[in-house]
Amino acid sequence: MRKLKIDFYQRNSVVTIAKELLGKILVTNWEGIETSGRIVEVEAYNGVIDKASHAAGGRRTKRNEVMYGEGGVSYVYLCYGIHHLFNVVTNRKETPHAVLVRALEPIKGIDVMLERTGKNQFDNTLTKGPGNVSKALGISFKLHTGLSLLSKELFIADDGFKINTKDIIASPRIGVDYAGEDALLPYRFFIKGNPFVSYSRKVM
DNA sequence: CTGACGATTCACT
DNA sequence: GTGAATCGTCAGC
Repeated sequence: MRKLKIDFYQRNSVVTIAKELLGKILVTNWEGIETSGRIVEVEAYNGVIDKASHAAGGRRTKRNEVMYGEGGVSYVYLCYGIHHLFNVVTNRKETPHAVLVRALEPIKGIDVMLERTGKNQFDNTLTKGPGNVSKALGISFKLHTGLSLLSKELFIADDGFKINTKDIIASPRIGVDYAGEDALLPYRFFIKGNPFVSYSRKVM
């Protein structure tokens, strides 16, 4: 199992990076407690030209500032006052690309995840959906946004797991209807048939 | 300073 | 299928 290097994150195509993140392992290790899961669903946010992105049209605020920095750090955002959404910032300085991790297949520390999410038993809702992913891994927007993905507390690793290209499905993103025509872009990628992939609630 | 709202989830009809 | 929860951020006054 090897940790992804900075070069992986700083390439130009956020869509390519998003696809390649499928099958990789996201690891958090806060205070000696390790939890990890295989990434099975992601969404790409293509910078200033993408109306669904927080950086649409070059919008730059205190909140999304980290997206304008170097790739390879996390961007965690609080949504609806309740949910922490975990993103990976990609590309180089001044290019606000990001990949939202929507779902994981739990690997390590499942008992800890159950405790964090307040669930009694393990099922496929544990890490299904971006809010649940952050909750299960103990990611908080206050503490962890801007944290490097090369640190020992938070990183993404490759264990050699390979996905057949035909098992990667592209579809429009979820919950971004406000983005007009950009809401239809096929920037959501997931692994076909994986039970942890969140289903599409909103019909196109 | 104030008001409106969101890259969602969950419980309930 | 519908609607509430809940609070930091942002735009506007």
